[in-house]
Amino acid sequence: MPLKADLDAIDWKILRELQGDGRMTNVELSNRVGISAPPCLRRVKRLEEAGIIRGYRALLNAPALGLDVVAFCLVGLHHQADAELRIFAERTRGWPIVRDAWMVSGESDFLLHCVASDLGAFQSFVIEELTSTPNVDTVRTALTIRRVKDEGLVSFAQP
Amino acid sequence: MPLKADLDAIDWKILRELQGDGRMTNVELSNRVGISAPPCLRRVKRLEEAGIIRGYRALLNAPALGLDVVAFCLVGLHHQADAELRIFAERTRGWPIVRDAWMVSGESDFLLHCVASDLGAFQSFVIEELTSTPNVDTVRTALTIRRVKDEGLVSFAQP
DNA sequence: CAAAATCACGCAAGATTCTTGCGTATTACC
DNA sequence: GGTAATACGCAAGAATCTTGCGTGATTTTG
Repeated sequence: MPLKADLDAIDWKILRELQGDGRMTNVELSNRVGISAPPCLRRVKRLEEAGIIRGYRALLNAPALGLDVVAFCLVGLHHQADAELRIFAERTRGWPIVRDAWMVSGESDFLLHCVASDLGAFQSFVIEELTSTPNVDTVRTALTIRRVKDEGLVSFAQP
Repeated sequence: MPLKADLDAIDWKILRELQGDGRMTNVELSNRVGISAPPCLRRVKRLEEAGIIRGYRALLNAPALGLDVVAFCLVGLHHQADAELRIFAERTRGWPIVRDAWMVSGESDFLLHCVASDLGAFQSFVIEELTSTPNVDTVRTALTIRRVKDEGLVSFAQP
């Protein structure tokens, strides 16, 4: 799996288009990027096999699904030895409220992106689960008010 | 667009499957959720039209694209009047380094999810753009070390 | 309680798309 | 200048999408 593959302008267009609409048909995609369907499909396959396209995901509407609370938690641990970090990382995978999690450097050690059906559920998670987890030192939470920007990974960088 | 639509078990399965692989063919999806292709497609269309499925997106591999720095910025403003919040929100949309942004409540006012090709680019952004933006008071950054969890919105809640 | 209405399913068929093989043109490299 | 490698586009068969229609189950209504 070659990293930093050499992508040409058409590859970047493909990435941008599929980021905007990951279910676009290959013929539509090929029209937009200006080549015919077969080579376009071959390029997409190659991008997938190279791991540049990691996958495709439907984007869901949280409030419409009854998930009214989106929040972030900044978690600081007492001990940051590798083993401790791994243990906490593994814990995050077991919490369904946590949807994404990042190990970070700075004032905190982890950033958790959380979704819950209501404030009570989120508070219960923070108090009963998170802060009572061994080795957790500090938890700072930020409730989201609204999403201000939501784009994919690329919309700009093109060689 | 009905919110909190009444979804049955099959709808939830569809959402989970499309979150795992948004490009799955409809016949494959219909097999997985246990109904035939036509009603399955009708359900997907309905979920899309109801706004429950907001769209589809290809997930890209940041390091493979030469984007080696992923970081979060917690931004506090001096003034949080509605107009000021809108102005800053609009700014975030103009910064290509910022990929997602949330307005939050708590110690900060905005959380920015940033991607840059290298540390220098990110630092330039923070120093030359972000902290020098009018009304910006505090900026705390957290560089990500690695992603520990990356799932969609739902994997659990089902009625 | 029964009749009607509504809803969602599955089958089938035409339209579209996917997918592969193949020939050709462009580019890179001796 | 010749050769190899690469990527394109065309064409055809396979797969999928998409729509209309009939049937059965559940709900609503009289």
